Amino acid sequence: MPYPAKTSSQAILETALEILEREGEAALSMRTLAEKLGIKAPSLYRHYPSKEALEGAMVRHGNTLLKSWLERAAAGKTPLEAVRAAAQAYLDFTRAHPYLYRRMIDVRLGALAGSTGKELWNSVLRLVGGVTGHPDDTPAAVALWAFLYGFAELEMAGLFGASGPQGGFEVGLEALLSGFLAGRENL
Amino acid sequence: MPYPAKTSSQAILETALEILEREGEAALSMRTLAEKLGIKAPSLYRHYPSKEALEGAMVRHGNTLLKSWLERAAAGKTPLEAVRAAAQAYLDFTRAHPYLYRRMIDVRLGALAGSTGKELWNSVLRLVGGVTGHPDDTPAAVALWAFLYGFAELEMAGLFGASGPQGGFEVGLEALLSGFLAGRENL
DNA sequence: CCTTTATAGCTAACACTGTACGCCTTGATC
DNA sequence: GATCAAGGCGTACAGTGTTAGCTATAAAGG
Repeated sequence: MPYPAKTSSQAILETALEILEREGEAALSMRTLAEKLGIKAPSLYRHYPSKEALEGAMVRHGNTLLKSWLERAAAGKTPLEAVRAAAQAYLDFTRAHPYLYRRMIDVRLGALAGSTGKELWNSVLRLVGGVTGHPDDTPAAVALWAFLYGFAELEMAGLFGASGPQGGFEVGLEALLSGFLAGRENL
Repeated sequence: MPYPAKTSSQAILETALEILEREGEAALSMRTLAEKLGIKAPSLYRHYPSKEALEGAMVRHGNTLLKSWLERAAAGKTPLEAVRAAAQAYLDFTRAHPYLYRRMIDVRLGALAGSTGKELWNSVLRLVGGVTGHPDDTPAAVALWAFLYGFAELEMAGLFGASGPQGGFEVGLEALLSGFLAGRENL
């Protein structure tokens, strides 16, 4: 490792995340990022082959972070309560990290998420499976995931306005959960 | 109206929609758009004050189009069947116009949608209200809308992969609908 | 100890982007 | 026929991601 390296892939990633979360996606350019690191923009390309690759790393970071939020929220609870807590944690995450979250769900970057996306998905599958009975209940997990995903985005888009969602989150979540339990008897 | 106008706001909007739907959002630049119209880029600013304003017009067009899809699908059906049909129409719309749809749900452009967004929302409120009984059942409409929204985006993001959603759409939709009907007796 | 080599910085530049300014041509209006 | 405004135009600016080629340095090899 020659030349006194002023930065590293890790430091670049952290600084990029910081800019994104604090000033939004429009503020994250290769030049401003480099400046904050004390280097020039082209030097970034020694660490990431493209801006898209860097964004991929940010998405991977976000995925593992969200997964940890979900699992921490669900830990030590009954299956049903675990899903409720994880759903709330999901929403909390989107509120705490709106810009990062928006990057995470960017269609363009989905392919760059690698295994972290699958791991996040497996977390959801496990949580939902605990409620429905089968461990790989894809349809139920898809339904819950879609609802959370959509609700978060509607909220961020400001669709609810000043009056708020008016309990739409609870209504939808409970409807889905009771649908998952229909026919089976868990608690 | 002086000078033989080579184009119009309407023609610009239509051409922009055409480029967007056929070549994606990356291909829609002011210069390529102008070229396709036989004019130069700065001339576009005689008709729209900014690219964002043009995108706003595209979103408004998309909103009214989607609204018409939903209402056409629901026409002449029982309330419950109307919601099912509209939900399917929503999904069909996102598949038929993926790039336009993505622009429509862009957080940044929500404020530019004007009344068309509200009208679309009122359509959904009416449809859902027909099932739940109260005409302004915001929580129920929020829940359904969130689910549709999220499902469409997950599908576009390719999350389901080759195996597809495996019935997640039907599972979620029916769970929500029976949740809406819980306590009330309609059909 | 000296030479080689790979790394991580640099400058300069390219091809884009959206957009602002000022000019000019033209058709309609008084 | 003079006036006026609309809708073109060329030029230019600041910004973007990115590439090519150069250079300084620290580590590795003989």
